[in-house]
Amino acid sequence: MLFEEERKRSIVQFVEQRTRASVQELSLQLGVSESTIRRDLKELEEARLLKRTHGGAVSLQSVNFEAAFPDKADRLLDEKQRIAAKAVQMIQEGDAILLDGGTTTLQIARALKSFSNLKVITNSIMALNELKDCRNIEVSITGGMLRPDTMAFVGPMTERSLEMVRVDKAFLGTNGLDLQEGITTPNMLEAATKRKMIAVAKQSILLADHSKIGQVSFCKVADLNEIDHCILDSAVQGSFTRGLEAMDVGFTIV
Amino acid sequence: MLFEEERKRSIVQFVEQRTRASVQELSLQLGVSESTIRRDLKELEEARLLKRTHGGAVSLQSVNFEAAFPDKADRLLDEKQRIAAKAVQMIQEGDAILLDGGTTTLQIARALKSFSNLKVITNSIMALNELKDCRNIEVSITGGMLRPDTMAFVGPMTERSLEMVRVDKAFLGTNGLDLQEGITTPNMLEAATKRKMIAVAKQSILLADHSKIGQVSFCKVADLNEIDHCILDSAVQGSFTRGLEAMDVGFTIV
DNA sequence: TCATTATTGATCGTTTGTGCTCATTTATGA
DNA sequence: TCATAAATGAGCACAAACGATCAATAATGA
Repeated sequence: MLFEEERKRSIVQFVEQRTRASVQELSLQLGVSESTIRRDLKELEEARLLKRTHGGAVSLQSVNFEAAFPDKADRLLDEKQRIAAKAVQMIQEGDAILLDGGTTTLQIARALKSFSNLKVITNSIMALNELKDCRNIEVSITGGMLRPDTMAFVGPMTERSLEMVRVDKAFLGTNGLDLQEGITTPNMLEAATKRKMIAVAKQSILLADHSKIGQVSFCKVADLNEIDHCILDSAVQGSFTRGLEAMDVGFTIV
Repeated sequence: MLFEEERKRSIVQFVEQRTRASVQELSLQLGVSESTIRRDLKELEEARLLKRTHGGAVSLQSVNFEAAFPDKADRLLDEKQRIAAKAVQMIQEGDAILLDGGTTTLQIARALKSFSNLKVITNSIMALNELKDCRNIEVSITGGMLRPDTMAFVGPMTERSLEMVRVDKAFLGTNGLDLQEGITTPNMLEAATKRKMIAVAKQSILLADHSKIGQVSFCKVADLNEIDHCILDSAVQGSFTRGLEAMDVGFTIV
């Protein structure tokens, strides 16, 4: 008969090895009752050594690759949705708006379907995908070269497309946001595209969760005072908001 | 029998791999009822791991614009593939080519992957979808408004994008092809886009299966003599080819 | 030895997952 | 446009799995 600790270790080993195990299997294998196995599994799950399922358990390793998938793995999804919700409040019926690529702006696209009269221009193929079935929203997309990681179009053709339009509001995402260095992104073409977006919008609204603040990326898009409004989540530092106030940049915290 | 977790992961994997899956397929593959698959799909959609459709699900990892109708439904697929194969023969390494929307030009995109140095510009999101993973092909897309039935971009923004480029060869599809009326399509914006394509290409190549010949649609794109070459299938009438000869338009029958 | 505590196994009411049916909705083709 | 077929979702029933509880057993210390 094994001691409790030994048994638990065996369970983890068994699950790791076969990536999965049922309660029955384990009960039989280790010569203890199913109740005991369930108790063990419960504790092992709390100790994050495996993941329980109905009927047994699976190894964490197999679960982890789920993190490779978009959105669900996005720990800041909740913040992004709140930011997007606030952004949507700023939109009025009849507006022409510009949606940048990125996951935060994608949340805006998702929330846009209830409008009945809207023109949307975007360089994000994900946003297009969300909106293409909406009869009451006129969706245009900029051309350009596809950046596979962001699923957004960038480059000279994108800028040329943007030159054709004037919009009421542009909603921009970013990688870095810093009081001194302003708005930065890792890609040169992307930076140029964002710059052009700011240029063709009457009002530029920057969306950023707290993970972006203080970050500085390779390419500068613009200084913070070129932006009309920022929407930030509540985890932002007071020093940053004071800086924004000093620069006279409007902001909303959600 | 798989646990619920494992099954869901399998579904996501399956959908990711094949970009789409039907409820039936999944039910059969995983050995559970269609009800269960539907329940799973519902939850997976809520978790944003895939997108449900009527009859199944599609991956949202990438650009998943489903074809207006599947290949199988295309009764002239064989002709179109032969026409596309001939078109590909006309392309040389290093060329910059322009691909129009439509199912025939889509077949060209599929056959293009073997080239190692090519620039492709297209207004077809289906073509983009085909080519986006090819490292050795630089793909750009024109902007514009999406026409849902052809999954191609049209409109002023498309034309503006096209103005930026000069290509060696443009491959155009059409709805109607007539000796007197020339090339015609049912949509005004589409016609304008095609005209612009002809304008920016050194050489314009028209692709048409025999079902298009003699058809006259609402909007004129161009006269036949503005085209440099036609690729037709073997079911074309002799009277038509004699007409082409008389107009001094080159053509190939496949 | 006895009392105490921890661990285990058995019981049982509850929850969960699954498949089936059927009315409703949705696509598709005439 | 309407008719038809397919797909869907809600509801129900059944079985498996679960968790709470309690009794039995084993380990521990006085």
